[in-house]
Amino acid sequence: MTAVTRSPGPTTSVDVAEAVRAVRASSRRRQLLDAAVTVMGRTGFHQMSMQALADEAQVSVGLFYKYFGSKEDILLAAIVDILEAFRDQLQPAMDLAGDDPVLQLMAGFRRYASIVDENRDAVVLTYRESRTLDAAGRDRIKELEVETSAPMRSVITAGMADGLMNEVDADLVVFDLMMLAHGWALKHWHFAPGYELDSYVAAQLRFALPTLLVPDKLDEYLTQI
Amino acid sequence: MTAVTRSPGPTTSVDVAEAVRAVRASSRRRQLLDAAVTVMGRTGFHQMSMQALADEAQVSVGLFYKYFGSKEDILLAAIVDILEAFRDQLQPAMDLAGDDPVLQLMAGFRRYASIVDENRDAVVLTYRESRTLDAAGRDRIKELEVETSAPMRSVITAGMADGLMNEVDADLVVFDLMMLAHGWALKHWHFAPGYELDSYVAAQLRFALPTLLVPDKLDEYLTQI
DNA sequence: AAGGAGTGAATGTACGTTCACTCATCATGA
DNA sequence: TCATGATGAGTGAACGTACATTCACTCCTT
Repeated sequence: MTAVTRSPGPTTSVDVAEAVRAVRASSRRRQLLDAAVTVMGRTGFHQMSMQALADEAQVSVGLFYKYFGSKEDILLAAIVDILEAFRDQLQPAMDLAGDDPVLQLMAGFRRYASIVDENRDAVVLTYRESRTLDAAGRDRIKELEVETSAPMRSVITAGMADGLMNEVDADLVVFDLMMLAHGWALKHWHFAPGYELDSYVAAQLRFALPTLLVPDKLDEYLTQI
Repeated sequence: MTAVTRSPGPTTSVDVAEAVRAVRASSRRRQLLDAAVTVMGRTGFHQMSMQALADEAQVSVGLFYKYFGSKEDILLAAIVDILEAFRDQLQPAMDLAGDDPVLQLMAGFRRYASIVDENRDAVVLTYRESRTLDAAGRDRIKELEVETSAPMRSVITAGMADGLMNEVDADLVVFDLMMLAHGWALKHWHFAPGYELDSYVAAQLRFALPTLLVPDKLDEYLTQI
């Protein structure tokens, strides 16, 4: 803001102090959330006592209540946090892939899967604990999931318009792709021995692309996986 | 057993009484399990109090402890129950489809999805509450899931050997198919407005088959969906 | 010395589990 | 045919515990 200058007046120094406080607060919040995701990944939301949570974060129980209204608030925040990561990181990653809808879709799926990989506990959490939330929280989650699906859906629509892709149900395909990416977290116990993230992504792309691409374009893209 | 005759001796009548008791017990057990799945579908395992469970089943709290060792036992029983349904019903349904591996696979997927449909609450339960169980329970579940996947995997292997299907990673494809079927329960809030079970199954088969089938056989089977 | 970050023992409550009890059923002997 | 006693299914109030939440307090930082 222009109010921040080299010779701080009284108003400005209040702003700065407040900004510093806000930064500190939000990094604390992040720390507490990370601890929560870790413990919930280990034991589940209901099994997690506030004491265990405090121990993991190396703070006191009471501090959590300065940052979150209740235990359930922590859960909602953790879930919303991961879903916002999907929503916010997908479009940029796809933009980097250029103009080709197929390459954009591949980049989107790859990025989506790598976010899953980096947040396996949190992804599993969204499946495990959604129903624990109240109706408002659940609606929030559904809304975020639909928002997240938008970039991939529109790129499929574009691909069909360009004659690169077959006529498919774009909405179904996108949700399928998201579920297959979630599978990396949900069925990690099954896939992890045989796959790395990269090879999992490649295998799923080889699974999904033949349906999507018109026959004479297929090989061209399959070789790029 | 040959001991059961028209002129019941003492031993026989004991057997009969015991058999009657066993039948009654197992139907009670089923009733209690059904009530449990209903309540857990509504509120989740942890939110479900034993009192709420007893109310739903219209019995007393104490009775549950005659049939299950603990609350967690009920959860395990409910999950194992649905997974055994998958395991036991899949192969017979596929056998009915004749010798063609592709038709067998289609029949298997269709049956799998319809079991999902009939047990949506229970399927969601397997995702939500698996981690609630102890290690032994979780291992039991993983084992059942792998067993369930066997018939579809072997039919894909057969299809590849017959030259009907492309060379694919059979294990990955089967788990994908199972996840997509689970999607009918997990993402029912999203799909139910636009799909019936039948159209969902048809759409997913149209999604999966192009990858699986060799090009010159594809149309032949797609028209049969 | 003021303000806010951080603490953790105390509180109230919700709930899983138990167990002493009731009641229905039914084989047996009179 | 009827009384009798044994068996075990079914009950639900009472118990103990675990744990989310609070709040009066301390201790830095500026």
